[in-house]
Amino acid sequence: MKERLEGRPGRSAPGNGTRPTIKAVAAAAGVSTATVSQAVNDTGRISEATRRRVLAAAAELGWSPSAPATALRRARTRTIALVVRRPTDVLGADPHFSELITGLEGQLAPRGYGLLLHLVPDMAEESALYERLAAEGRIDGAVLTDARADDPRPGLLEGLGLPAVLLGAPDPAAPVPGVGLGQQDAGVREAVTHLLNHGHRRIAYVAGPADLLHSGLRRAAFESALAEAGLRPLAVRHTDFTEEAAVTVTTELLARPDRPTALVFPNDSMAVCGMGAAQRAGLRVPEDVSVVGYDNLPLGRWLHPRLTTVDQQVQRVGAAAALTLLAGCGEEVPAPLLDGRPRLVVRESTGPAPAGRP
Amino acid sequence: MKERLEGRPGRSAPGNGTRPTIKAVAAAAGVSTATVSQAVNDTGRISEATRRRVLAAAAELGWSPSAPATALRRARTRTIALVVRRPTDVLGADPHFSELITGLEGQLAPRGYGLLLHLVPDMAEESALYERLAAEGRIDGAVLTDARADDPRPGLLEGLGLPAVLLGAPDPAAPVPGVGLGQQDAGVREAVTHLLNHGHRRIAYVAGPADLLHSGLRRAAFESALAEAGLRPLAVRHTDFTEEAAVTVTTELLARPDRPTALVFPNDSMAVCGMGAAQRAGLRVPEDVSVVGYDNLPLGRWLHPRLTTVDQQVQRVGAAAALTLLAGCGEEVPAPLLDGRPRLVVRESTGPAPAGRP
DNA sequence: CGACGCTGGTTAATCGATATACCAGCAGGT
DNA sequence: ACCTGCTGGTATATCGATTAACCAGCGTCG
Repeated sequence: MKERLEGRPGRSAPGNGTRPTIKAVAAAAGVSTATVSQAVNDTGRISEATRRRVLAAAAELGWSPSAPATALRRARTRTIALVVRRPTDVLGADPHFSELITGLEGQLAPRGYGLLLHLVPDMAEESALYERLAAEGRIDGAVLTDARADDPRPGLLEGLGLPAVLLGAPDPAAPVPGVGLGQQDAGVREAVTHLLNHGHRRIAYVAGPADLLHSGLRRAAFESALAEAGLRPLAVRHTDFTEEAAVTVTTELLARPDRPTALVFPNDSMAVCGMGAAQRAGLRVPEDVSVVGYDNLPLGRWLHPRLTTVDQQVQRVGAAAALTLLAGCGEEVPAPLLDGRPRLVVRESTGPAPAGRP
Repeated sequence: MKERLEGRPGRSAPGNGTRPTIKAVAAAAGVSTATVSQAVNDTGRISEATRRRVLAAAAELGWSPSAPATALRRARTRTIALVVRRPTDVLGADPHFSELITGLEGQLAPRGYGLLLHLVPDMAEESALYERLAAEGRIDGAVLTDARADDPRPGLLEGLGLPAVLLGAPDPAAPVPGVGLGQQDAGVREAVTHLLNHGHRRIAYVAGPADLLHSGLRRAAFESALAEAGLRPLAVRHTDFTEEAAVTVTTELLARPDRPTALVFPNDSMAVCGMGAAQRAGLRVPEDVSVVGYDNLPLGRWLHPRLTTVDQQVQRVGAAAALTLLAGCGEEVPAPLLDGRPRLVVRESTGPAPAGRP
């Protein structure tokens, strides 16, 4: 391939493969490397004129400080880990995480932080991964998702000296701060109230895995909301979050003699599949059975019938988590204000309870 | 908080905040740091006994080579970028990516590579991001998704000296290798054949954004498959991939006097919403109109009716992309064998064309 | 017996940026 | 004239690992 002259000779020299270093910038600006460093970091004592000259030279050469070199010297990588734990690799499609990542990125990217993503099959692997990432000095902190009842990660991360946030932790105190709950139950309570107001009395709850903290919290909220009305759940079924489980459980519940008039699901995918199972069993939604989801997927707005669901604003939770974590990394950030609590979005999949045995 | 003794004194010293370095390992094993390096990298000349002694010492101290230091010295970060381009931040829930990431991770993680994830609003930002990541030496390569008709990224990445793979590129040649297509049209062709065999003659195609390469490819496949049967599409509508657009377009198409008997969508979310729109218009699926999706989301299996869709095996594409990229980074990897082409999964949302005007 | 070559290491330079300690001017005070 | 203090920089050690160059010891062969 023939060598071709570049239009702008000095500028970022595309294609030569050799990136400029701080030395090149120092030479171009006629100063020492120390001065360049001070100019870009806005530290030390240096005249405004020199600073501008250095920055101009850096821009001209298309130079940015080498992340590995900076990380080595500063012991800071500007990288945050997000580890997603999924039991099987067949199940890879949780829209929840896309939203979370969006929220995280919105805060991380403008501050020069990157998000290192990993998938692991189970908690043991996840713990091992944090140990490795910490030992290799690859990350400055971690976002912990899917808080478990007795979660080993906060202790582990603290031991490793890494800041972390635990999503869905009820306790904003030690060892690592939590984000996003405390009011987590608000959405479920609202859903129950909504159903009660529509005359539902036989309400069943399809829950997530029992060892997930938010499963327990939401279940408790569900039961206590019912209890306040002097009722008890018709049934509570823990599942593994798969669509298949949703169908199995729904089919079973709807076949009972004391068939529930309303079903509450732990996410929208399962709710949609639950609706499918109900229709397949010859029941109409919401005339024969009401269905409530959780997550507020875009899809739910357009189904037939449109899905009533709880919008838990994962994106905001992600943003708050990022800010908390950045603060833990020593960054100057505004306090993570988590205003919106989960709230019910009423659409068409819920309606008056069918007339029948009281 | 009271200091508590750790059970195993030497092991990985949790909580002291200071990670061991290669020096500590060298001292513990009674050798020089050079020897430690050679032991863990399996390079240089060193006796088997010493190697084992060093590895034992490393394990004892819980030491792994510092990633930043290694990256600085080797000019290799063992990090791959995956940049997701989404027009708005409201839209963050594409299950497609979860699958892709699963496929990538399956190959990257075992080789010590990490996946650096970023979200950007548009192509300009995406390009700028690659330039920054390259300038900072943060990544070894990149996975380029959503290939566009005239895609600036392959040229850019080549200019930056970074290996890359372009997903959904028809041309496995320069400047960067592509993965996952060439047979991309197979799924759509199969879908069309399936519909033709069921007597459908008025088939409409809902496509993705026109500037996305795979939109064009699939559209071409759709049209050519019809042409081979002496037919022309009833309509082709490009959309922005949102659920809302699916509903709008579907509603419009079904209101036509020459109403289509079958609709083909570019992903499952849109297909599901399309079904919703059809039902809302008083039509039955598949009796009045057949619907075909694309992606094979788990959800589609359990809907009512179950969704006929194209399984494009994103996960395998991801694995192949990872292998291609790793090879470009100089890793020893098996050749990326991409056996499975997209294939149609026939379920309940498609059926015989309704009797009517021929 | 001495040069040779092999084995199994070690020494020291290096990657790119940062931070501490230091220094050259120069103005001002006495 | 001389010391002081300040401004605006520079020289250099350092972060932790890799690697080229080098070397000690030892068996071997001419």
